[in-house]
Amino acid sequence: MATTTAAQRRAAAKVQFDAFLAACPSRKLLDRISDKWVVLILCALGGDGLSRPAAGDGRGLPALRYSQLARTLAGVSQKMLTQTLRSLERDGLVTRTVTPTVPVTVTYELTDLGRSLLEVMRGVKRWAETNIPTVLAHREAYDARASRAPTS
Amino acid sequence: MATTTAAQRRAAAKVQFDAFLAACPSRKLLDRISDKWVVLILCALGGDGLSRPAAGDGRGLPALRYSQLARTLAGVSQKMLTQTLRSLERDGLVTRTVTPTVPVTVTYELTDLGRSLLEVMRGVKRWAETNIPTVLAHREAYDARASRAPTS
DNA sequence: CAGGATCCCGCTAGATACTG
DNA sequence: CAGTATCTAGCGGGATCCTG
Repeated sequence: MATTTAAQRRAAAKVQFDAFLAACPSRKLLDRISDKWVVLILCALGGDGLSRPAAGDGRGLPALRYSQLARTLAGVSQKMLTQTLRSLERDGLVTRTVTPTVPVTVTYELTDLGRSLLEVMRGVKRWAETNIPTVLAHREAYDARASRAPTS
Repeated sequence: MATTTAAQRRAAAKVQFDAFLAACPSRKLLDRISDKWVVLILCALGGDGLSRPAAGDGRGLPALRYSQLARTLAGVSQKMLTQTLRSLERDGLVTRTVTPTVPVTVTYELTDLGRSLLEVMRGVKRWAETNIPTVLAHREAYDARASRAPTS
């Protein structure tokens, strides 16, 4: 079942959204997804933070529990984790599944849409991880230049 | 001359940086580049916002002036534009060139490092622009479900 | 033209405490 | 376990004024 209307599909096909425009909805969406926690949650649900290589076949990505996510994203507060997960769920990027066990079990999983964004976000995370040394070197050079500023 | 130390190159080669760790420098870098304005500035310097197709050959990307960037990124404040550009310059992603004309001319250009990030960021921007209709539809559905919440 | 410097508001991240 | 609720400090970010 398609969850998009005809009008929406037409719009998408015509690429009529432009994030350069302040009023365009895509600008807001860009702002939402341009977030540290979004990147990390998506990557975690993509299986990037798992030590066990199980289910690493693209299909059937891991359904992670809240606590697993909290452990993977070191230093995240419950508030930010919950808040970001809700936002992702609302936007249709992840699904939230509640299993009424004795202590309730909640798992999160990427949707198809979420998986499409994951591809991009993985690139962002990897870029940061591979280029941080270069960036650090540039900063040192920049700051060194700034420190010997002409007093005259 | 190489601007990276031997230790840094070793580290990069071993992929020992992990943004999942709170203390890892790459986490901070991820936070920096996960920014609306960073994405838009990079895309603008990548030539995405230009009407004239000139210099769209990958090589020789446009050197945009401050005012051109301000016009392209509709709604950006001078503060955020200047601040983000400084940050990008410090990180070695863009170069800032001052030409001492009558009214001074300042142009910004992507470095090789900046161009490598551009590839990723273009994906982020395009994802937002192409998937905003779907996301909007999901939100509507989500909010509709939330509005008929059980009062009992 | 391309910013630098300030003021200041708003919101948001984080810490803490409580709960089904 | 997986949240919700509340409070607050901090700063992100816009508006405004000024300058080489």
